[in-house]
This record gives sequence, C-alpha cells and structure tokens, in this order.
Amino acid sequence: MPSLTLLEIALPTPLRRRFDYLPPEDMSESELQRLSAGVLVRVPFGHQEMTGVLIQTKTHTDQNIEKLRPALAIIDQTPALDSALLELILWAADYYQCPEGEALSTALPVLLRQGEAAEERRETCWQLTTEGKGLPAGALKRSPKQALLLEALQAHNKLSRSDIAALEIPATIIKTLTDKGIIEKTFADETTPKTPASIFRQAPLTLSDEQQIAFDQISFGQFQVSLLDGATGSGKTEVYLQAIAKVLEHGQQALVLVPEIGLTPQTIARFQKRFAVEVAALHSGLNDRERLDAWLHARSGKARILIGTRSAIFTPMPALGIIIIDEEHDGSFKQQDGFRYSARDLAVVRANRLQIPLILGSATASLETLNNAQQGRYQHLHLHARAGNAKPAEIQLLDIRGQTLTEGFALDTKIAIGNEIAAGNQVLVFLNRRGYAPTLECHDCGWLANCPHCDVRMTVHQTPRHLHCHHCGHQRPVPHKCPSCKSSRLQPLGQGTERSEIALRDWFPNTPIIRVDRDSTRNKNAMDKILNEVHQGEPCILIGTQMLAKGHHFADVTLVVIIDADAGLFSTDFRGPERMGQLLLQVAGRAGRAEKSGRVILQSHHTDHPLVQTLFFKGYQAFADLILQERQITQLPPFRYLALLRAETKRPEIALEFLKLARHEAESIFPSSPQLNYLGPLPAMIERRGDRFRFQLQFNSAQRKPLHLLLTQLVEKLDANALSKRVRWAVDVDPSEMG
DNA sequence: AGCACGCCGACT
DNA sequence: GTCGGCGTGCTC
Repeated sequence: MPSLTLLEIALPTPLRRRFDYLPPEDMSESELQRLSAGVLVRVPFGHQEMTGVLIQTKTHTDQNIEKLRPALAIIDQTPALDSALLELILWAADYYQCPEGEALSTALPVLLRQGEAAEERRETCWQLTTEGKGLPAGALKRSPKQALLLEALQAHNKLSRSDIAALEIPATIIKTLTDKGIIEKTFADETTPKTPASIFRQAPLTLSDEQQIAFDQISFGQFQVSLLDGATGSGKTEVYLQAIAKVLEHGQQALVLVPEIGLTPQTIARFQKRFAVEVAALHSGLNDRERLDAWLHARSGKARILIGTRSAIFTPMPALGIIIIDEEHDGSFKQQDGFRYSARDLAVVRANRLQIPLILGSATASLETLNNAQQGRYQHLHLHARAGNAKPAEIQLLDIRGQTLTEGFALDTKIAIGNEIAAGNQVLVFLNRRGYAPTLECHDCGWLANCPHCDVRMTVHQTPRHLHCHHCGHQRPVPHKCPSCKSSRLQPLGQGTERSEIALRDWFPNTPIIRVDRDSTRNKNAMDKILNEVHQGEPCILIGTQMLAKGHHFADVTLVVIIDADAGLFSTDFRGPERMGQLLLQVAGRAGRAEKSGRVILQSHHTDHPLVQTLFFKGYQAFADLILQERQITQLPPFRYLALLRAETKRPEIALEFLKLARHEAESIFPSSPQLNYLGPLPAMIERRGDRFRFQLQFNSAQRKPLHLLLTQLVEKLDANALSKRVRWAVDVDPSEMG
C-alpha cells in the first residue's frame, strides 16, 4: 500500500505556522508525485477558502490525521514561484520576522492570491459581426468616427483597443457600435513572438571615458555589487542601458527597480526606445490584471526587461542576468507595513544567490551603501562630469536669522525670483509641506487645531477649504470661532505649498505659477500636463514638495529656491540629517542642467551649522563621512544593527504592558550587554495615531546573527502569550523610520 | 487576520 | 421583540 502523501502549505494568515492538508480528492497518485514546491493550492480554512503556497509534500504530520481536510484544487501544475524565488521569500520572511504566508502573499500578484489561473490573457479585439459585414462601404456617414472604425475594420478584420485608440476613436464609439450589433468582442490571434534581428532599436551612445571606465569594472556572470555614484545628468542611465545590453546579448533578462514616484511613462519609454525587446513594467498605476500580465511576461521570459517599484524584486525571472536599483537611497524601497522588507537589501541577496551583478545608482547614496563601499564589500564607481557640459549650480546660503519674511520668502529671495522671471527663465521653489499651513492657531488664547484621533496638528487646506489630518485622513470644516475661547481671530500658522502658491501669484501676476504636490497631481495625467507645460520652456514658477525633486528633469530652470533648508536638521529620527542632505542635493541638482547655468538659494536659520556647511562646500561624500563618524560614536547603523518591536492598542496600558513583557522575555533570553542591548518601551514619536496608542522597544546589536536569534526566540515566546492577541504588534528589522 | 459564536443596550 | 456592539476562540 502506498504511503499517504500530505501537502504542507503556507497560508496568508498572521499565524506563524504551516498547515497540512490531504491532497484534492480527485487527484491521482501520479499527478501527486509531480507536484513541486511553489505550486498554488486552493484550500478550505476555517469557514473560509484561501490560496496557499505548497512548501513540500510529506508523509507524516504532527497533527491528528483525522483533523486534516482535503485541499480543494491545485490552481496550476506549474509552480507560481520557482524554487529559487520561493527560497528567497522564505529566507526574507525569516530575516524580517514576518509570517511566511504573509510574505508569500505580498510577493504574489493579487489575482493569483484570489485564485485566478496564472494564464496570460489574450488581448481583446473587436471585429465586425455578420450584420456589420453586410454594411456597404461608406455607411454610417453621419458619424465620422463610427464610419472611420467601420472602414478600419473592413480593411483589417481585427483591431485591438490600442489600435482603435491610435485612430483617435473614443471608447464610447466601440460601445455604440457594439450595442448596434455592428461589431463584437473577440480575441487576438495567437502570435508567435518574433525574435528581433537585433536587441537594439536605437544604437547605444558612445560612452565618455569616465562612463567607459565604470562600465568596464562591472563583471558579468558573477556576484558583484557596484555603487554607481554620479549626480543627476552625469550619465548613469547610459551605463545601465549598456550593462543591460550586455546581459540581453547573452539571452538573459534584466530587472530595474526605481523609486515609487520615479516610474513614469518617460522612464519606461527610455528603455523601449533603446531596445527592440519586450519591456514590462510593474507600478502602482496598473490594475490587478495588468499587473498579473506583466508578472507573467517576466516569468515566461517573454519580457526581457522588467522595470518596477519595490515589490518587483519578487518577480520570477528565469534568466535574470543583472539587477539595477536606481536612486538606491530612496526610502520607498523599504516597505513600511506588513512585510517590512527592503527591496534593496533583498536585491543583494537575490543577486548573490544567482551569482549576477547588482548596480546601485545614486548621487547621494545611503550611508549603509557608502559604508559597504568604503569597507570594500561593494565597488565604488564614480561619474563626475555633468552631461552636455552643464556647469554645476552656484549655491547661495541665505542666512534668514532676524530677517523679515513675507509668506516664508526673504526679500532677497523674492528679488532673485523676479529677476530670473524677467530674464525669461524658469524658477523652482521647494517646500516640503503640502496644504496651506501646517496648522490653525487662535491669536487670543493659543488654541491649536489638533486632530481628534492623533497627537498631531491638523493641516489647513485652502482648495477645498478644510482641516486635514495627514496621519489618519480625518477631515473637518475650518471653524469660524475658536472652539476654546470663541474668539474669531483664528490664523493659519506656518507655510505650506498652497500658501506659497497664492503669495507667488499675488507677486507675479503675469507669470504662470505651477504647484506640484500630491494634491495638485491627484487626477490622472495631471503630472503629464504639468510636465508638458513646463517643457514648453516659457517662464514660470514651479512650487512644490519632494515630488519636484525626484525623477523629473526641468531643463530650463535656472534658479532653485529652498524655502526651509533646516527641516530635518534637528529631527528626532537619527536619519533626519542624512535624508535632509539627500533631498537638498536632489533639489539643488534640478538647476542649470542644460546650457544655462544654475543657481540655488537656500534659506536657513543655521547657515553655519557644520552639516550644512560641509554638505554645500565640501560635497556629499564629506557630509556623509561626518554623519558616519557620528553614527560610529552613537552606536547606530551602519555600525550597529537595529530592530524595533512596535505595539499599538486603543488602551495605552495594554501595549505598554505587552512591551514590558517583551523586554522581560528578551532579558531572559539574552541579558542586555554592550553586544546586544534594549531600549524602552518608549512612546512612538506620534504617540497616538488613529485612536491607537503606539509604543516601541528598540534592539541594538553589534552583529546581525545574535539579534536574529533573539528575535526569533522572542517572537515565539510572545506568540504563545495570550496578551499578544490583544495587541497589534510587529517586528521591524533594519527599520528606516524610527517613529 | 477573518469569521463565528455569544451575551447585553437602543430602536425600525 | 430584534439589530448589532465587540470579547474570545479557532483555523490543518
């Protein structure tokens, strides 16, 4: 008698264990033998049904065999995840102390999780119905667009959605003709992908000497991490493109990760213009079906290049030959909830396992990466020259201590903006705070508009006029009278982009003022419209948040104004100064990119602060070295390894009690020592958020290994404790935000 | 996490 | 009389 085969499955629950199932009832023994890890399985779970990932088949279970239920179905015989990727995800779940099932489900496209078959969709097309075919040429004359579509279909038999769009026929016409019974939906013919004669659509550029030297240092076919260090416009992208060309020539695939706001149609177009191979993109603008399609194309090898944001690091690519991470210092590579992984760090692991090169590009590399380069673990490649012979911008630190500011602008700043506009140039004003003003204050009693659910002030917004909490989303009307003293003298306090926009409009009534922040670009295509307008090159003033600093090129901007260079200098988060430096340099880099030379004005109350001085007069490397020295003294990353145990509850005592227990347990596993020590429980930076009180316990270790060991044992202990069920808690390994 | 079951307050 | 509040218990 053959021994019973059981399925060990990881399910998307926070429960840190796997579940055993009997095979589906209709499954034959031979089919069962062929099952491999990574296959998706539909199973009953409690009163629900869910999709899990098969980890292995086995013959023994520690459960009562009577309790096992049969799985419902194997979704697809071919594994959704190949074994290398499955192992990477399981490794990451362990490293980040995240339940396996949760990690696996973050890594899988939503549709697969919902039980959809992992099949490529055939493109929908439209064709003429029998009735439609009976229509004479030149019919439907009264509607030119309808006639055009009819004519096109008479000529081409089948047209896809994009074919029709290319004829400038709106989607409503498709619906009208479908309703009239003239056309009908069908599928595209199965096309065999044609192998392009050349991988190039456009010949590669000739590399500069510096680019060539950098490129020559990249070794293919083996594990190697390169920090490609060069300012915006120094030609990093050309090095990426040629490195990609190299792996494509070997029949391999390339994975490119970019920051969340960096994945614009222009970015994708840049790769498509160069290469004649299929380029797939994974970004937040896609719907679930489009995501699955891009994912499937990468997995089948049809797509040779995949460009994506953070989660694209988990895409199966059977012939991956290189990983490139652009703007590697960007915070969006670390997920901030659920499975708190760092795509950049996992890229190092993935590249190492596959023995392929990884390129980390940045002009303002993270201190972790810089330190790795200094220690010789990564090679450090430099690109100094700015493309097109552009001169570096001239930096002016404007000391605003004691100066009268109108709407946040010093008089000199205002004059400089006016001069630049008069000379026919464009100006960029950077203020990293959206809304009209950070809060509302009562001039008579000092009342401040606090959020009823969080320990933060509510931001005043002007259009539409309301108070908005940027932490929980709570909104309310702006009061006419002070709720505390009934005074009507309520005034907005501080400066936001909306307010600066209004002030600039008032001062420069004949110049277009273009605001760029999350509010002004909320609508689809809003950003494209803005970019088009700016690229016309007419004089204008751009005012916006960090959205302006990342990714977009404004060739005609000759003056960059930074309203408040001090934000971040004294932040509670130890990474504040590092982030400030990266952001300021990025903004400053927007000036003078073309023939025109640029100028940057930084308004600051701390022009003589050593970090500010170093950053602007000695450069980023010196600035980074200064911070690194500090980090070494204060025992912080990258010299030490951190983890946080975060806990939140509606009643503060419970979260606090939970963390006290956690600390006690931690002490009993590893007594606190200089090698591995504990801090807390402490209240989070914003103690109450969305009506929940938040606390955290900090772990600081000289090495990764003991910290990981401690966390694993601690989580197990906590999981077994009843208190843990009454608390929303999570471990954050290598946290990027300490709040 | 979901989702059930289970025992106490204000309303169609 | 019910609808529904969230406490707690379970999921192979």
